[in-house]
Amino acid sequence: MVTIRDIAEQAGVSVSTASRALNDNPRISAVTRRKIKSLADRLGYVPNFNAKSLTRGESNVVGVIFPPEKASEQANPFFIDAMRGINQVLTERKYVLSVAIGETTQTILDNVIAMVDQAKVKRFILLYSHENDPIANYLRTAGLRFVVIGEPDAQYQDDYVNNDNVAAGEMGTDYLLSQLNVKRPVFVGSEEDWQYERDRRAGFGKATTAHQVVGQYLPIPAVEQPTKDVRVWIHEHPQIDGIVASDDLLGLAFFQQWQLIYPGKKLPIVSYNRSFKLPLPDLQFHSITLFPAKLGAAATELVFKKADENGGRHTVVPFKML
Amino acid sequence: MVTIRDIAEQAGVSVSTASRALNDNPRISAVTRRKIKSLADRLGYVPNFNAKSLTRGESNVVGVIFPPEKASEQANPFFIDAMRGINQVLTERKYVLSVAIGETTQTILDNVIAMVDQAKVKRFILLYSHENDPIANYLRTAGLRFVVIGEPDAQYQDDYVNNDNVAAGEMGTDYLLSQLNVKRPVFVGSEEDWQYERDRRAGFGKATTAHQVVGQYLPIPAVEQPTKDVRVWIHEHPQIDGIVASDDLLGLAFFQQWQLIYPGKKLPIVSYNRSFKLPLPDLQFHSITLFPAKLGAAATELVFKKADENGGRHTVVPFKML
DNA sequence: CTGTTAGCGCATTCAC
DNA sequence: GTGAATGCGCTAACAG
Repeated sequence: MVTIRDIAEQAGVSVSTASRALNDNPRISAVTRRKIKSLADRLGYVPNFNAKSLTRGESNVVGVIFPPEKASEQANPFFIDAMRGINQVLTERKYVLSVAIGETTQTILDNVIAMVDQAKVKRFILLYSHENDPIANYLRTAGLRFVVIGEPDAQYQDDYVNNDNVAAGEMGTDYLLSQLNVKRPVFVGSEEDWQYERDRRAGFGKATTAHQVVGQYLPIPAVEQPTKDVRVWIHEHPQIDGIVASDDLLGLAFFQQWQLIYPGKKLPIVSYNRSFKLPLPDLQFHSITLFPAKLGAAATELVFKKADENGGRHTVVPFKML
Repeated sequence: MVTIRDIAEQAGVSVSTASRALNDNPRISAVTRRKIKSLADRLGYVPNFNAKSLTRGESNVVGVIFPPEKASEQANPFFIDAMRGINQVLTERKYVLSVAIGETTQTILDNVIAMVDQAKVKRFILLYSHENDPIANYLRTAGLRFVVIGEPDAQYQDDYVNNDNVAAGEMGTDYLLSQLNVKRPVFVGSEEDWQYERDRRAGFGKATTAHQVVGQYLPIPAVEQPTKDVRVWIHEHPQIDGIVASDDLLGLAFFQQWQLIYPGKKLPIVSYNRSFKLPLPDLQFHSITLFPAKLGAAATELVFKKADENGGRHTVVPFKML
């Protein structure tokens, strides 16, 4: 293994000079810097992260925090794609991605604390946000740098990245109304009514108003086992001729029920996927992708920016109809 | 921050004694060990991983390697659940989970090499296996400890964990035939024909033979856009009265097509999910879970066992019909 | 069973 | 602009 010492000797300079040169310290002349750097990669030098972290008191690691869950509730590749985007940026910066994941908030919190105390991790990306989340609270009070992906807790000024979900809702609905000639749309959401759903629904409202049509709203209780209520609702609303679903799975769940009641009837659907492929019936589905990988990449860029006095910095990632 | 030095001083012993006691070195008397340990956590001592890794030449990290993919092709929470299982074991052992993920094999390989060279990671879990995978090759030749989740490359003796897919295939099929009174089953697989699919299909074959019924086999090209072929096949096989699908998504894809051709007709389905929930129509779906979290946990246990001379050690994780 | 000593590889004071 | 010296926190010879 070639150390900084080796390259110092071969270059005929001291270790400290080598160190400075490799770290782009301005006190080193451009000439020697170049010389040392080229020598370094000629020798195949790679810095030892552990030594570096030990002296710097901070490791080359960004912690990625998953939401607490016993098992995956949804078939949701959002996180994987986000990790891909995150890691792409991290690799450029010679950083490594570590994850904190577990069944309960407490488990994850312990995990995060271990990263901070033992591994000296100072930067985190939160893949979710809950109101009054103990983990976010910990990060805040510990003065650690972190970025939220999604809608952040409104009572704090955390940095975050997300999509403009109002615009996405409006755009999808508009497509349905103006291109697919829908007159009686329904917005299908989950019963959780997450912030992003509310936003998309707000966009839905704007579009329906603009087109002067009446929009319905239906929250679906459990995706995997829609209740009778949904069927009753469908029976009572035979005039529905298009769906905007806050999520692909919800759209599919609704459509399954609809199909049973009105077999063969067409029903165009716009939904917001998190970029995955499902075996969807024919071409009735129109998905809007929110580019999870881009969200991840943007969050990572942001987490490397120094914390701002005011906080609450925000990157908006575009969406696109597929 | 309290260091090992602090606890050594307060305990009135040398630093090395403290270090040994904390690391359960047998050369330390039980008395002083206990004394030092209790003092340590009374003072809230946490070891500095970076210092530890620097001296040991190995870091407290297990690298988890994802398959190369541009974007998630499937709505597959398998990986997330596996990570949960992995991290649970890692946390107990005071280890941290780092991931290597990217679009191409080369990117990921670079990622892995960086982990090895810069961060001194020595243990890995491969979340997939391809024949002649450059990453597995690298790990092998570099003499690193790794465990494969799934069916390993047959030409090597790598350690691995997986399910008994033949038994799972047989059990699911048997359920269909004996409990649901199916007489003309079809096995639906992907066109890739992965090893785990072949195994489940072999189990399907065993069960159909045992029940003296004729089993069909249909590979489906692309889940998200089944071709005409599938419809033609369905038209030509009206007698089919039950499905075993190698995967939930495939089952759903087939069923969507079937439904269009024979609306209202019942068609019981047994499929192997990787434990996620989809909006499935009614109760016709019978899922067999393969416990991805258990696979992850078992792989992690195995990766901490010293490499065996012969290699090829193997943990079998049970499955269960939900 | 325990203490002394010497690094691990690197960054960073402080000198020059 | 560069070098010498010191130490980050911990483990591991080598002694006793």
